[in-house]
Amino acid sequence: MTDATRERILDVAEGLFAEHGLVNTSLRAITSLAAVNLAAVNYHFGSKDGLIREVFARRLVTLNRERVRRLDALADDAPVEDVLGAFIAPALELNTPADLGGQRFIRLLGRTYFEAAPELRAHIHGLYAEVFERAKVAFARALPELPALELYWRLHFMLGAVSYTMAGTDLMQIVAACELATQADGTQMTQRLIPFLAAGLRAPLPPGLAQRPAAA
Amino acid sequence: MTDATRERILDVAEGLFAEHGLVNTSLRAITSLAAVNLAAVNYHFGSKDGLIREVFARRLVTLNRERVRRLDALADDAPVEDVLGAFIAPALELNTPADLGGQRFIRLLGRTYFEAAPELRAHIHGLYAEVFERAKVAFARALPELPALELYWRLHFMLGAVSYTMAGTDLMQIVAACELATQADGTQMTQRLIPFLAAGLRAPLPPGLAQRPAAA
DNA sequence: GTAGGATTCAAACTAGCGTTTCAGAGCGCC
DNA sequence: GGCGCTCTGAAACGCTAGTTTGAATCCTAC
Repeated sequence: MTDATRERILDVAEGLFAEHGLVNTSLRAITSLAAVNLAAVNYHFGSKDGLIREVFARRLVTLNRERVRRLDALADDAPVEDVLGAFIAPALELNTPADLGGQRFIRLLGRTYFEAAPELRAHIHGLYAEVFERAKVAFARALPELPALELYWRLHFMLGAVSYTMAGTDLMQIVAACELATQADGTQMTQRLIPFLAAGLRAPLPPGLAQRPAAA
Repeated sequence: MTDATRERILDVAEGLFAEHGLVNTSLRAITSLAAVNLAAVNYHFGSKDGLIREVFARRLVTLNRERVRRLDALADDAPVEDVLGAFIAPALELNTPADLGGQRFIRLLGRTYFEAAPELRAHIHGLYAEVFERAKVAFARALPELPALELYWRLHFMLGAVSYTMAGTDLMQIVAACELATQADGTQMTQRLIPFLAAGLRAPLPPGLAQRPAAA
């Protein structure tokens, strides 16, 4: 048997973490909602940090494996749109009404980019290292005319837009008088993000800055 | 006398909040670093929440007044770049080596977009309402061909990129093998952000989505 | 059927948090 | 000088957090 208690704790924790944040979610809230004993967390995961790491690892490993697969499948002359798709789509497509768990996890992932404790950050970084390495190469190949420094910053901006979208933090609700925010699902979001980001990545170089030439 | 204790608490709190987040910063850490008594916070600000609100209000009021000023000064046919400049520059330009306080505040501001407790969120929203109202109008005027729904999402993406940049969360440090991240100052950041975001906002419409026509 | 490891349980422990209390120090003013 | 007010100080309160404990229970293997 696959230890129902473990799974129930992970599911509930994922949801509460996504909704209230990591530090604002107590083990007592998790265990009482999961209808398990308080001590079960420390028994199965060692500590709260252990639980958090497991919540991330459980989904992130398969998610990033899929990203690497799609990045590796790209043609040598793939346009930026395709590189963006390989990087973004696997994450956002978890956000479907069908998969409530995946939906919550995406929110959690977006939030954690920012909330992040120093050591948890390191753990997640480890899970991301391979994906980023491949993505960096793919973007550089798709944007050969862009100086390295400029590429660095533009990928930075891209990550911001993606993370923010995943976090679902609707600061925008003030802006939108109407109720436009019908929480579009992941594939719609991807279809909107890619043209926006591709255009940004391909934008003309900023005029004012002295461009350091790419390493000879 | 301008109450040195109050100011010292605000300065130290701003720095610690920016570095460790709101919930992970205790009043004891603040007061001991500021070399004031623990009770001083509750005396001067009523509560920790009161302190947090004051930390934000102190800088945000003047910052957003400046944004409104610049937005109002725009010509009717101002290009997106200028609208972006009016919205982004006042914030990022606080991030100069000269003003350490402003620099920390910008990081704090970026983080808080995400960390945000429900009620604090409301307070900050209140401080932002006017700026967003003006910005929304200005962007709509600069991008007349964009459907309302599409504009909504693109402004959402824009906010993500800006917030992430302000937060200084360098998930990217994995990507950049070299030490490119020489923490460019605010004006450089603005010069890089504007071409990227302007191109994104002006991007062709996503093909797959059935565009809801703008309200007749 | 029973021994023994794996799991659950209620309860307590320690630590840190925000907050409160109340005594007293500093100081201007009639 | 003494009243009144603002502010500071040390200590404690109540609460919640993560963690630990040791007995009770379940379940499998012989």
